[in-house]
Amino acid sequence: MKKTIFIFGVLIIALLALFQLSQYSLISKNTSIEYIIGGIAIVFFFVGLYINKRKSSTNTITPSIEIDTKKIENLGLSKREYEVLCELAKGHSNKEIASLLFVSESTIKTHVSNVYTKLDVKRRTQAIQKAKELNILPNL
Amino acid sequence: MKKTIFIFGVLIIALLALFQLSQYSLISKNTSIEYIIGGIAIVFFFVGLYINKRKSSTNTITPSIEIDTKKIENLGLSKREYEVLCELAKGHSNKEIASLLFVSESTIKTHVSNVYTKLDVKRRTQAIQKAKELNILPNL
DNA sequence: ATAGTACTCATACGAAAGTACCAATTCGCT
DNA sequence: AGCGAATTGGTACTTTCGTATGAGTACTAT
Repeated sequence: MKKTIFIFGVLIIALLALFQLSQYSLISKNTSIEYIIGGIAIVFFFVGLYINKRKSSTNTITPSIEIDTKKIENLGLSKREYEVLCELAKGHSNKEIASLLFVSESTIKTHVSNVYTKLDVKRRTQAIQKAKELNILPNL
Repeated sequence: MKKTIFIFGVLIIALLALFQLSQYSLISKNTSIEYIIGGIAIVFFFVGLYINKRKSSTNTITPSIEIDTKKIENLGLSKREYEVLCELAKGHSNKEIASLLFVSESTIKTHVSNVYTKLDVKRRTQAIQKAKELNILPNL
C-alpha cells in the first residue's frame, strides 16, 4: 500500500515535470514540438505497461506469500496442526506423517481430527481442497 | 496472431492521426497545446494498460484449457475413470461419487483402483496431487 | 463371429482413516 | 503458583478405503 502511494506520487511529480518541460521548450523553439509529444507518448505508454505489470504481478505472486499467516490464525490452527495439514496435503498417510514428525500415529490422528473441525470438513480430501482454496499451503 | 497485427496497425494509424491533429491544432491556436499533450499522454497510458492486459490474460487463461486431453490419453484413463477422478479430487467419498454417477459403490471402487494403477499412486490424496501436477483437472 | 475393451457389480478381507473419549506433559502468560 | 492452550499418547470402536477376484453386459474392430 505504502509502495503504491509512493509510486503514484513519483508518477505525478514526473508528470508535472514533463508538462513544465514541454512549456519551456515551446517558448524556446517551436519546431521540436513533435519530439516532445512523441516523448510524452512513449513515457506514458511505458507508465501504462509498468502499472499493469505491477498490478498483475502483485495479484499473482502475493497470494502464495502473504495470505498464509493471517488465515491460519483466523482458523485457530496451531503450529503443529498446520504442519500436519501440510504433510497431509502432500499425500502422506497418517503413519507416514507420524514418522516424518517423530510422533505416534495417535498424535497425528488427534491433530488431523482437530484440523477437520477447524476447517469444517469431514475427510482429508476435503481438507486439502479447502486448504488450497484458502491459499494456506506453501507450494503451487 | 492476426488480431495482434490488426490491433497494432490500428494503433499506428491512431498514433499518426494524433500527430497530425496536434500539428493542425498547433498552427491554428497555440494556447491549447497542453490539452493535446495531456490527451496524448492519457491515450498512450491506456494503450499501455490495454496491451499488457491482453498479454497477461492470454498467458494465464490458455494453460488451463490446452493441457488436458493429451495427457489423459497418454495415461490410458478411460472416460469413466476420468469422471471418477474429477469427483474424487473434489473431496467426495466413494459413496458420494456412486450417487453422483448413478452406479454402485463397488463400481467406483473398481474405477478408483484402476485410476491408482494408471497414475502409479497408492492413495486418493496422492492421486489428487498427481492429477493437479499433470493439469488434468478442470477447475483452478 | 470372436477377441478386446470398457463398464458394471458383488463378496470378502485387510488396512487406513476417523471419532470419541481420556490423560500426562510442557510451555507461555498473569 | 496456577491457568489455559498446545502437544503428545492411548484405547476402543466405526467407517471408509483399497485390493483381489470373479463375472455379466455391451460396444467395437478385425
